[in-house]
Amino acid sequence: MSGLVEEVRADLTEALTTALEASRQSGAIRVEVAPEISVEVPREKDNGDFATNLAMLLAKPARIAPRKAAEILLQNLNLTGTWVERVEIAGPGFINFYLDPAWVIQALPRIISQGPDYGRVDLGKGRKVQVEFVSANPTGLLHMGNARGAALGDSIASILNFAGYDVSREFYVNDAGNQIENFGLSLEARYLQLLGRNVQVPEEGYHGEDVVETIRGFVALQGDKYLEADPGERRSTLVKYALSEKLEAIKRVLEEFGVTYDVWFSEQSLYESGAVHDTLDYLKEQGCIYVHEDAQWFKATEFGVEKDEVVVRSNGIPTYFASDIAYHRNKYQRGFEWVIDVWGADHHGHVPRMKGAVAALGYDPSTLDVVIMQLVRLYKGGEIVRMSKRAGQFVTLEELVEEVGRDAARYNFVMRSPDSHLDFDLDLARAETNENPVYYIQYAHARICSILRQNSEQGEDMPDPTEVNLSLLKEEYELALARKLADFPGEVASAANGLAPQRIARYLHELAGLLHSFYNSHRVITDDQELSSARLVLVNATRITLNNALGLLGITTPERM
RNA sequence: GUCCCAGUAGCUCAGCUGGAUAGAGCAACGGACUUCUAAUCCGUAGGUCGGGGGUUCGAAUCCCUCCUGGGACGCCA
Repeated sequence: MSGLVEEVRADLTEALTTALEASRQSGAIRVEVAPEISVEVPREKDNGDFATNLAMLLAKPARIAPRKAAEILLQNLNLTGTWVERVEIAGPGFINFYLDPAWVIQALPRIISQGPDYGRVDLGKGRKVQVEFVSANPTGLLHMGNARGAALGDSIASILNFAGYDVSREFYVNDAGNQIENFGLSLEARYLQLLGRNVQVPEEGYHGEDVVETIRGFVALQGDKYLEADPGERRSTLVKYALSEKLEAIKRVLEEFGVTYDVWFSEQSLYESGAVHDTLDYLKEQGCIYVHEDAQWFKATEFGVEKDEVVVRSNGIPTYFASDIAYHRNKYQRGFEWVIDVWGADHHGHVPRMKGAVAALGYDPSTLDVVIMQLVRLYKGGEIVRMSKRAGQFVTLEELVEEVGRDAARYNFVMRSPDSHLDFDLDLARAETNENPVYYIQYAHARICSILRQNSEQGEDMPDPTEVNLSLLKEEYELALARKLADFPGEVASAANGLAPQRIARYLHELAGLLHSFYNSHRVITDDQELSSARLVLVNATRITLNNALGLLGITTPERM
């Protein structure tokens, strides 16, 4: 499946290829190798609907002036059967193609017939991709950074799915290691406190109020049963209880945020299955591990990384890196051809060594993509809200959804490139005003629904696009809107290639803008039956496209506002 | 000190992997509701793309260098 724009591009590329071939045959253009032909959409409408820089690329190797090369190409260019009305040589040597304005109208019947599938492209060809995101410690609540990761990861996964990949969403549960030990000590302290003992939560422990809540729940169930128990057993019981409770809470909140996972993968299971051990053995066999000061080190420097990294501490306990290597090995063993991790900027130092480890395991490190998102700065009342996990003082994802709503929150996270340091203004996100772009987009959808409602209330059916005279759509706004609709499949492809959901957000904003402009200058339902039918097809195609694009970002499409 | 990210309109940011005259939104100013939703539209104004070099037909985009802000540099995760 591909879009109208891509088809025209392909037709023009083919015609240019033939023309270049003919020009070389006749000796008018002498080049060793034909340059790659690219047909672009010019930014300025005055420069045509499509354009190519081919003549400029030929100029140097063929030793002729670019405009001369363009002339020769044009003499050999056969454009019969295309929508091209005229061709011009412009500027330093661009060849500009001007199409019959009606060409974009062809997109409309396709959109209506493809419906929820409009915009799908087959970039992925069914290849298996895994997107791992959020993967927060299951020891607490989700915060703003996790929220950004959730919105980003989920949208990337949806976009890749729409682009023809077989996508799996995964949450890596860090239920092993140091922080779990630490968590156990904090839980134990709170447990004992609640039962009247005078103990302190460790300095480096978890001081959040949510931990106290968890223990209250535990005490309600188990009472003082573990007061005199063996501390080791007591902690492991508390940890087990708390982890499952926390994990359920995380699951629930993410679902409210519109995010569901295919797989919840336990770090602990990598230890239990022996995968960590096996992976370290494998790396030893490959000669990638050495011992230094009683610790085992991974030779990351052999893979172009600045320094080596400890995988097993001198006390014999593997590091997080060790289980992470085992985890990534497991991903590849499960048959994923492309592995995508969404991490916070505080983990970016981990990227090169993880790629090094993937290479050491015998996989191509370029099949691992790590999307690094910069941290979120939260504003409220014009001031920065300092978030401190230790003190248990931060805005949770749950509060965010409650306060600003899922749609506004998700849009705000996804409208910016992951690279940008995001300033999240709580008041702005919550504001139901024109300062908030989500509503601008949703409003476009609601407006169309209102028109369609009106139409059916008048007892009229939705016109069949194949029986409507779409050539009545001649107004500038009508054609601009249809042109934008035709762009959608290409936008999906770009967003997928660049792992860039912000492209979809931007596209939506532009599309909504064109709908609003059209709406304000033309009526859809008029006395002119034929024209009304054509415009109904246009707005219905817009509704479908808005719906599909918003779906990729996990944003709802209200029919009334 | 080393590495990563950012620096574009008053503010928040796009800029499709090198294209033609650098774009949106907000804020400012001036207009448009007896008509399918004014959460909207139309118009005006706003720029040495952080500075300086380089690469070429052509640079906001690629390279070098400097400046500013954020982050990472642990036998933490």
